Amino acid sequence: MNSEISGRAEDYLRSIYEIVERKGFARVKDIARELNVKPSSVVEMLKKLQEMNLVIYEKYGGVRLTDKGEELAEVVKRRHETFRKFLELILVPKDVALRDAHILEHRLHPKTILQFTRFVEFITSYADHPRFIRRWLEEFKKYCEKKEKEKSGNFKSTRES
Amino acid sequence: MNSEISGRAEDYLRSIYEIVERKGFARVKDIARELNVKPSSVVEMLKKLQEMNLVIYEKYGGVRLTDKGEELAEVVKRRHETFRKFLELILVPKDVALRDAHILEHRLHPKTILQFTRFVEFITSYADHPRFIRRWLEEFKKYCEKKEKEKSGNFKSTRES
DNA sequence: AATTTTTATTAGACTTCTCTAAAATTATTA
DNA sequence: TAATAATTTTAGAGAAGTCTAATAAAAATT
Repeated sequence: MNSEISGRAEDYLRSIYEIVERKGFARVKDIARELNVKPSSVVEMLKKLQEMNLVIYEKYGGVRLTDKGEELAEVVKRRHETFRKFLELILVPKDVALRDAHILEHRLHPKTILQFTRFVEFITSYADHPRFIRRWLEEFKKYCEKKEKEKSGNFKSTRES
Repeated sequence: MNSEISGRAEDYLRSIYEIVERKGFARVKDIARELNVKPSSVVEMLKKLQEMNLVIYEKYGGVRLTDKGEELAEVVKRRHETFRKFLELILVPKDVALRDAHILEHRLHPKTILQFTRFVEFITSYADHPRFIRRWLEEFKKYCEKKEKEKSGNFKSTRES
């Protein structure tokens, strides 16, 4: 009845999708490690995902995504990539970007996601061509470097609000 | 012992801060309306916030922020503003931007928040000056308009992944 | 094949935030 | 001021996700 999927459930879906993608099948253990939870929590969630017809799994057996589950996982993954790329574009360090993309990817309005997507598209597709985008990116980088310097040379300032 | 504050608690803090700011004092009812929860939920949270020394409140009386609470609320509010501005910059409609800024503002790494902040600073402080930033914003706007047209003229396409 | 190790599952508890319904308090107004 | 209305509080329960500890099943090793 309730076709709402929780942010957490999306994490599980994406995780399963990615594990399957790179090693052919997903085990409870893998998912647990990837999401930093205990195996028992994974089993709980798998039951729920099965309820929702997003995965098929049998006790002690492997986990597969249904077509519906795979579709959804792909959407989630694309979203994730968008946010990861975006964060790297605004010069968030790679490891942090990866982590925080997970946080950004849930619960935003489709309009918002669309605009993030376009922004990233716009920048990346134009980045090697017109000078003004490249120049802009360089300018921003310089701006950040300047701020970094200010930070380290300056004791009494600049809380990271 | 645990000085971690939950995202939800931050919502309550910001809400109280803003209500006090515009009408001098906050009542349970106001907070409930602003956050779309029942008054009983507000009372629950107020108890927790008091535990953490972030608010002072007496039964059936008003709510005030402590110095610590106010400080934190201001940080949260600044963060919120940053995200709201950012979303409007990438042309998310105002109402959606307001809503989604709430979602963005929690749990991101300080580095990420810092970069968002700088990005917004960079764009807004340069926006009236150098041509290339203005040109860039205009270019992005055009890009979005083109995409909008494609969307409406096109039946079988462009799911909003 | 029997034993040990690894992995998966269940049961039950806990946390955080929420709700409803009923009771208590404060405010309004007749 | 007495009655009514609005607001706040409590008590108890529920949803979502997590955990630990015990148990079950599968896989690996001897």
